[in-house]
Amino acid sequence: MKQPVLDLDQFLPYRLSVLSNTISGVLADAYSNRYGLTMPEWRVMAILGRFPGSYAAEVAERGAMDKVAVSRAVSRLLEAGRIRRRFADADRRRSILELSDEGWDIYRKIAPVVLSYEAELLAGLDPSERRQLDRLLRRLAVKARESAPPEVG
Amino acid sequence: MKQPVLDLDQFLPYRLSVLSNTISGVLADAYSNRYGLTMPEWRVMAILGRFPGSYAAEVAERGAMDKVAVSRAVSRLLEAGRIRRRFADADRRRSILELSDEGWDIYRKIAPVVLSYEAELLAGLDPSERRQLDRLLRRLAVKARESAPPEVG
DNA sequence: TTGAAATAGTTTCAGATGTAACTATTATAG
DNA sequence: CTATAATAGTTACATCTGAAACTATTTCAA
Repeated sequence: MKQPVLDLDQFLPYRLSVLSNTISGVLADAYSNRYGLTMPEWRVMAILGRFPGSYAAEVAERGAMDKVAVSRAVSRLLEAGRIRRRFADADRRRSILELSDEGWDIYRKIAPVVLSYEAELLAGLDPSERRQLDRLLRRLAVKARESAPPEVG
Repeated sequence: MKQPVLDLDQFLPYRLSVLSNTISGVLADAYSNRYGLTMPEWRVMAILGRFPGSYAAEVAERGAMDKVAVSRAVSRLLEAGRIRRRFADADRRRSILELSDEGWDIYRKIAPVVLSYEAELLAGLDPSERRQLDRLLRRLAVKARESAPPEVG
């Protein structure tokens, strides 16, 4: 049995990991330096900017975060006065979340910056390449979700 | 000034992050359940499997890891007897690293598994799509590296 | 030479993170 | 009804991680 070669530079999971870390690091600088936001905190804000009034479990779902991360991010955002919380009348366990005025100010500052960084990343790609990228990432995401964890002998 | 819409589901950095985390999670199961390896440890092993005799700084460079992560991974791998270390004659600060026999055994078990998982991810793509994916990721990686951190007002 | 600067790697400390246990509230089976 | 299970969110604990300080060694400039 010939051993197949594992070359990290060519290995898709590694390449995606490095690429994603690079991009996330650049973005994290943008919101952490200026506002002291962690990535989960900014992610919660981004979701509430798009879907105001979500409750915590929805935020977790939409942001692919686990509920503990959401809970911690929410605590800090509340302390900092960047979001507001009220409890649902119908179910007092659920907390309905929304950006405060100050939260909206920050959101409106950061959102265009991260979008323009994304635009810069995509600047070299023409429309058909962008569609192709979108399609490929979508297909990989489906595969990744449905693939069973490999078994090691 | 109309606010552009930030929709996480469509936002490239977010999509890459979720995809990469999903894939890394699946792979981490493979080597952590069976061998108690963390991702940095496995990454060090993967690099030493490909480039035996690398020293720590080279491992960090090739694996896009920082030197602290490499140092810690190396300590644990040494304790577990999975790698060997000797110090370079020419420069006694440098540690030359290589897999031990036991390390090689583990490497030869895990490498085919992660490669077959990668193959599964790519299974739906024909050769031209794979080339396109490769090309797009490469271009994004270049852009990501050279893009200055965005400034937030 | 020899002292300052650079380099390789380690340690420390403080903050981040995931898992599991926990509290409070609501839904449901009998 | 009421006891049990399920659900929303929080807390505790142990581990992980990154930045900065530190040690040891080597390089370089005077």
